[in-house]
Amino acid sequence: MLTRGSGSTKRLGRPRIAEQQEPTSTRILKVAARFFMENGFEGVKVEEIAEECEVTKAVVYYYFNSKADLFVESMKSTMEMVYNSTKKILEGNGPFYDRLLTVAGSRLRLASTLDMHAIMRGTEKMLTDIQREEMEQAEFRLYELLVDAFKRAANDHEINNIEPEVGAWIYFSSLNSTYFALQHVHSNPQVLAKSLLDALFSGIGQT
Amino acid sequence: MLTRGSGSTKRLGRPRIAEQQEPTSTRILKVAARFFMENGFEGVKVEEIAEECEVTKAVVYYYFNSKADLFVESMKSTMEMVYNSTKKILEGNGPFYDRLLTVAGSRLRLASTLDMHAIMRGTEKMLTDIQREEMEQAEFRLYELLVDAFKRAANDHEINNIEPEVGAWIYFSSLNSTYFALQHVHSNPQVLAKSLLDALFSGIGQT
Amino acid sequence: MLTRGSGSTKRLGRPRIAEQQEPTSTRILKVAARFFMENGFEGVKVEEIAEECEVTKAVVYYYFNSKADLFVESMKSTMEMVYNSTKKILEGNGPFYDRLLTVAGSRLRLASTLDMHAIMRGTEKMLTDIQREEMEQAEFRLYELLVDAFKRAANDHEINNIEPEVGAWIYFSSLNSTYFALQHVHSNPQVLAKSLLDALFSGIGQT
Amino acid sequence: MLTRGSGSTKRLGRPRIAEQQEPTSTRILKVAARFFMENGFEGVKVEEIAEECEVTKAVVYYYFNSKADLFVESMKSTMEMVYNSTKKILEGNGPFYDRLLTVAGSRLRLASTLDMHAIMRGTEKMLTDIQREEMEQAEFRLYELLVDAFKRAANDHEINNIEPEVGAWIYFSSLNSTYFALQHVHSNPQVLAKSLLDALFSGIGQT
DNA sequence: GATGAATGAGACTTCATTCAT
DNA sequence: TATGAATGAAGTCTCATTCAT
Repeated sequence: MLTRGSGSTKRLGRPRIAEQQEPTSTRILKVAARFFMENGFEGVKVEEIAEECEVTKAVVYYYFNSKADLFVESMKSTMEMVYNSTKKILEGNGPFYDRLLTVAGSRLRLASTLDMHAIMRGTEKMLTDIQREEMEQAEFRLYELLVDAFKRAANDHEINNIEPEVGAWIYFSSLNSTYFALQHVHSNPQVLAKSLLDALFSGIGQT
Repeated sequence: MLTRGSGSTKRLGRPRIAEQQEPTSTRILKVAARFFMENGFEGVKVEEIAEECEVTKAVVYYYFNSKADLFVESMKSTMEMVYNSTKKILEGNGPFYDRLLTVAGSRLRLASTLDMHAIMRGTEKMLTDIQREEMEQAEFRLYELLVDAFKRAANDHEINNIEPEVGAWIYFSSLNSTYFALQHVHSNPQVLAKSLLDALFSGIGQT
Repeated sequence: MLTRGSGSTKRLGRPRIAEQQEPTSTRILKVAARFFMENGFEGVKVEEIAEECEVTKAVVYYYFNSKADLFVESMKSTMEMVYNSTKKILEGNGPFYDRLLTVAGSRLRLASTLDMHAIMRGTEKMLTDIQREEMEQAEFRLYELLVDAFKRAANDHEINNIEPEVGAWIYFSSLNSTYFALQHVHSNPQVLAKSLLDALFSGIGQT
Repeated sequence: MLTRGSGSTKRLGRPRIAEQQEPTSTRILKVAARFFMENGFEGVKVEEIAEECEVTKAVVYYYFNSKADLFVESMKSTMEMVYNSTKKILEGNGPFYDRLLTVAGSRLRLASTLDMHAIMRGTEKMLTDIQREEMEQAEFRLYELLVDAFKRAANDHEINNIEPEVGAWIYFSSLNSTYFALQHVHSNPQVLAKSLLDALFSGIGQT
């Protein structure tokens, strides 16, 4: 086996092929998340995931008990990542407007929805109640993060005293229709994010 | 109540007409639309649709060439209906706010998404390019209706000069996440619709 | 109803539409025979036959009890016709060569096989033993007609004393591969028939 | 004897290898060819082939994309084999008569037709144009082999100067009506083959 | 005579899942 | 770890057949 340098110190620059390979299970998880977000649970075949990872189906089952498991794990870990990065941004400094803009920008770059209800279409019979609950919970936590941020912003008089749940919902659902907006509103994510924020902040009513 | 097959000896052929009011094909179309909107293409079995219509699978195929066809037809006719009713409301008199409120109210009462991109998840291989195009077109026409309404409202100084495409998008996508909002924001459609409109008109920014 | 001239005397020239229509059952029989000969039992749908006759499937079942019945009837009547016309020709005067040539010419113009074994492929479970027997019998009678003619010709010293069964078989099977021969040997039926007869009579061996 | 599932608890997955000699895919190919030649495309169910191979339907689809594919593959490989063995015999030494006799003998022992046009009855809608073309081509190549042999034999003065295409056709079509001839002419393949050759060489005409 | 609407059995095909190696 | 070969359940679709009108 080709090991060079036995320590944990990573070389700078592009890693060699051997080193850059993440563990198979991680690769599967990432590919699965991407596929599931794009095509929903029923729209993805285990074989497709395996192929994209350049392994066989059986390998997927070596690491995950079932397609449902893989689905739940992959979506949970994705939501976790998004949750963490969103949280970090929202807790940062700077005007609320800017922070929402940053969040929007990074979400729009994903170019695939995180709408759990859409992703989970048709999983009623495949997932246990607990699994479904967990996934909806993951989505809800993300939403709550926004609600909290809106509340704090209102407290700090950064935004007016609109219902924070409603503000968060509108913002949240807009970010979930990324695909449509990039196609029909503005194809540039940055421009789109800015337009969204401006409209959201100024409102559409005559003053 | 209409119970079928009281024994195991169901005769073939056309049953006595009974009190059937609606043509079977219409019934199938409606049931299919409801199911597809709730569970997506892959999440619905033809047999389920047939069962709900109290006919056999073969009847569905008597009226529609394939599941894909039924899918397209049912969604197109649903979009058509929504389009017409939305158009009627938007072209009515009264303040723009009120008209948007009415549209929102009726859409929220549907309690299922019209988000084509979400509904069509995983249909890439089942639908022809033309079919996909048609369905996306149907969604786009609905969106354009809103954009036009926003433009006219701006012309009439009913709303400020925000980008109409952006305003329509935000409004549009909020209406498509009905399910989430009714569960987590306000369970009453009327209240929810009003909250949405208020937030949209006043904006969240400090004035 | 449009009846003109009540007797049975038929007018000369092209009959009027109404008059020229043969009874529906006859039309069905003819179309069925043509389709079955071209595509075999399983390769033909009752619906196709009905369509070609410009009636509905149910009409076919009004006249015939089942697809198998229609198959048997149509093939039997076709074989009957071919049998009769072949018999007439073979019993005529003139040299044996000429009579075989005439038979060959008329068969080649059919441009579809009468090979019962081929046509009946896959009917084991659909036809009763009696039905199958009848059909094979029909083919065999046609073959016997040839054998008899060969025997008589040998008696009359019109042909040499080859085994008549073998001569009939070769002639018979050549006529059944019409399709192939017209495509690859000679596209003109008359020429093809003559070539066949010449080869058959002279033989290929050096004398 | 290899009995499967002694109870109702058949385990999933790959069974212990046992004494399987031939690869499963080869076995399927052979069985399929036999069945298709005997019953035509529509007359054979995938399940039957699987059963005869003592595997499940799914295994057949593991090796072949569709029934049509299996059909084409199996027939092509059969034609290939027949082509090769025929070619070998025809290119051998000895009198032309003897070589044709050997070919006839081996073909008659197959006891099932190779008449592509007959086998392909009713496959118009199931096969692509290319697939149909390939199969007809396979038949044509076999025919050409005969034509060439007839031509060479004529050159070598082994046969008279009859049209080689016609001679090949007659010989070819006789070999394709094996089933009929064994039943009605001579039940012994060797005898039948000899009769065919004799009639073919001497011709039926008076000299 | 003729038809439209319906049925049921069965065919083809897909796919998650398993297991010997 | 990894895989190729296999399974069974289920889903889509077809088609001969029936029957009230």
